[in-house]
Amino acid sequence: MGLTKTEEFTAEQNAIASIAKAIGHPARVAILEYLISSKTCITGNIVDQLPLSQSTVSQHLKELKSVGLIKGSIEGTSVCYCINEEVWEKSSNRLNQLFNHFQIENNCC
Amino acid sequence: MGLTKTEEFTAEQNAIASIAKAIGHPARVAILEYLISSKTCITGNIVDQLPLSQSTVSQHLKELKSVGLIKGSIEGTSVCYCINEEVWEKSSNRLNQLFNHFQIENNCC
DNA sequence: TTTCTTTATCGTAATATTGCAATAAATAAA
DNA sequence: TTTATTTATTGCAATATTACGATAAAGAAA
Repeated sequence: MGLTKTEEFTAEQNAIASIAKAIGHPARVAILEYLISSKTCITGNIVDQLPLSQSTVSQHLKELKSVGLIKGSIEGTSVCYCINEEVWEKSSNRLNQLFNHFQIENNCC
Repeated sequence: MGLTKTEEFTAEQNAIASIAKAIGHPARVAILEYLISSKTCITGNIVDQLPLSQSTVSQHLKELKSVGLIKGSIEGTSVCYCINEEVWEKSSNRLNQLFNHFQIENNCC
């Protein structure tokens, strides 16, 4: 075991979960906040900002990229990562839909 | 290792991450959706809705409860779980703050 | 070419998560 | 009291995640 039963849930449920999971680590939250607030996006700068080793940061970047929240473009020897606008907005909408669906009047207890 | 360096990040970053982490599993998304849409909230009904064993569902409920997204009240032999309004709204705001902070104009690439 | 800089990947270790069956605990019903 | 019913907990196995050092890969600079 230790294996999520993905097939048993809807595509939408899995999509929401995978976005949330990607955001579910403080280092990745910090990376996203950094990319949002800074004009530059060179990996080296991100590594300098975080209390983690270069290889660990690279791994976190890979995870954020794999769910599409960020995208990277090669610039010479370095790589520039930034927010992937389309996925960012879609993710925001998906989470909002979950959160906004709740109505206090309908809460059962 | 395998241990997140929590102390190295801000309280806000950790808070956002732990909420997201709790939502980061399709079964927990399904539980939340069920609690939002249904008028009843008895654990047994939740178990019936999910393709997982009773003990596994109980564990997922525990996780959602531990971050405060849901709360449970005992009703005889059964337990009634529902959305915790205050935490729900605060969590929504926290995630919105992250998502809304991004401005396309400022994206670096 | 050689060396430096930058990022990705590999290997490894430790911890966490997912899932289930079995069982405990606690109230309700017979 | 005895038996159901309902949920939580324990114990276990399998997989995933986190983190780091070492190293590879690839372009830039000397």
